[in-house]
Amino acid sequence: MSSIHSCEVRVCRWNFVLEDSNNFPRKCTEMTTRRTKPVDTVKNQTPEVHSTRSSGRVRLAPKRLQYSPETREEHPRKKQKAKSQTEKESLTNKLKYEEDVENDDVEHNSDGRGGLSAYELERLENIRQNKAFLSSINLFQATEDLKQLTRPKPSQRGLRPHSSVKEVLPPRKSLRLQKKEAEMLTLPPEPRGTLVYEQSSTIKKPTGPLPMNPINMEEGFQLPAELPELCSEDTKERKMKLDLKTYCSALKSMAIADDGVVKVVKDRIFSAAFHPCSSRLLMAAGDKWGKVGLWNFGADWDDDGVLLFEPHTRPVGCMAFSTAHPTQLLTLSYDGSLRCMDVEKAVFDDVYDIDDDLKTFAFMSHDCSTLLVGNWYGEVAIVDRRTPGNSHKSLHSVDPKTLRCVSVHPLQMQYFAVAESRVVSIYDSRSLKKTKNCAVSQLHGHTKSISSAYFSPCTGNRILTTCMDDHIRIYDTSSVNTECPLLKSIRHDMHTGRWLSKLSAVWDPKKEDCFVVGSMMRPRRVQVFHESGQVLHSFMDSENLNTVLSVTAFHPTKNALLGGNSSGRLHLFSS
DNA sequence: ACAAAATGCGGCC
DNA sequence: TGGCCGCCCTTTTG
Repeated sequence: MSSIHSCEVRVCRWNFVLEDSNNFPRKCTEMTTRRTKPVDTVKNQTPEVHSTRSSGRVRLAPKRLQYSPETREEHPRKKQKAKSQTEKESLTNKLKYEEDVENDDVEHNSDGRGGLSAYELERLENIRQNKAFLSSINLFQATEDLKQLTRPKPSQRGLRPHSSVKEVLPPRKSLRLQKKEAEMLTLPPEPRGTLVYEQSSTIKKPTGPLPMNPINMEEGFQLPAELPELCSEDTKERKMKLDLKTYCSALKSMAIADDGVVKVVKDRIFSAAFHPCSSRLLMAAGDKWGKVGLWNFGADWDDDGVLLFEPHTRPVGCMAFSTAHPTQLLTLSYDGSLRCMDVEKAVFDDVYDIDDDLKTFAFMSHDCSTLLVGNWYGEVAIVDRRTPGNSHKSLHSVDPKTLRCVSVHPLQMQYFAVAESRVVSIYDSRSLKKTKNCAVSQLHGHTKSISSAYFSPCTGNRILTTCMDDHIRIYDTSSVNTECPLLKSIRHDMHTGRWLSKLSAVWDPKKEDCFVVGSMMRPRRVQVFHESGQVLHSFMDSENLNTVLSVTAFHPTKNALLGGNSSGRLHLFSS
């Protein structure tokens, strides 16, 4: 019994907060996870132990704690439910009465008033008025519309939801049946600070090339021959000068195809990219658990053309196909590794590996051999992939605080922009020191942290930023090393909350002055803006687009757009 | 059908 | 600067 007793003691040190400052009941997720300082009022209660898990954590029946019969207080949500229930009932009754009135289905008496008292007549009059009111506000239409709003089932294409094999456990026999004495069990110590998770899931993959074995296919699966062929296709960039009108009509011609929503990775998408080839649409996406999915739209291999790999163990924060060697996809992960998938060699090669959390990277030369890699703490490394070994790492402390994004000037590649907490700084890589670097220019005006900052794709004359202060900004960087004035500031809701990736506005590589960004607006949509702030197009689709697409990217040459959501599904818009 | 859980993170004090 | 607060978004699981 002593172990149970210790359970109670431990449990009583937690105080479950059920209401927020607005007196709204908090979600139970928070109810069961939030712990605050000891509170005397709960100390002497004996909470009901609901269940214990293998982790040794104890779960309570929280409702009993706060809304016990003693307090005679109902759970607020229950109350609300009960209220709406009565509302519903009275409405149904009212409707029934109406029917009765309409059908003249009321008992009549001989006195000409149908034998009804003044009160009942008044009631019938009320019913008539209610009916007139209800039809005037189109209530019945509204209920129909509401029914329509219920979300359709997400696409079941791509990775199958239940592909994991259940572990077969040896048969168990209780100690009592074995006629043995009960063991004295002790609870593990309460975790301190952040929870400690199983090492195995957060440990990095071993260094050295990892073979490209798709984890969604049978063992010994050979990569489709189509893949290296596609990837080595000539992808010479065609810089088209599109006028705005043509561009807009191209946007309007794009839509999600019937089979254009596919589960490409298992978990929430952190990064995604289009392969530059034009004969097919080939996409890659990286998720929260280090998985990388390749999706060849319309391919006939299993899982609707999806191959799933596992080159990392933590979120794949950034990825890009090499424009110089399109058989290569570079993937960077928070686990501190940067790898290069090569479909010709069928491996994920090591590019950079460090005991820090990496955040982002960008190509720093046209041949894609030099990379600019940034970690979370404001340090950048210039990595030359042609130089083997560790000597090619050079860390420069740019800002000791935070780093969210790096972007290299497309023409003058010595200049790069770094989004550092509340300012974007532009540095010259030729004059970088170990510490305390001076920016050649800075972009001011952000009042909260900046999620991303990108040079415009063709000239580098603009920088597009996305900031947590709910604004997208465009700066004029045509003279990088002097002043860079703010051109436009566009309001955009960036409140994605806990379970979604952050939004980022990204340029269309085909169009110097247009960009795309996901949106929180309902119905769900993806918006394309002109740098003037004008919304050129909103992609909406009640059938196929019902979630927030946090990660978006345009195809470098074709009329195609991808959007990734938090369930690992890619959405393909094309014409 | 429904409820609860799910391996943050930026902002602010 | 450490730690608390509040997102209210989506999907999976039981």
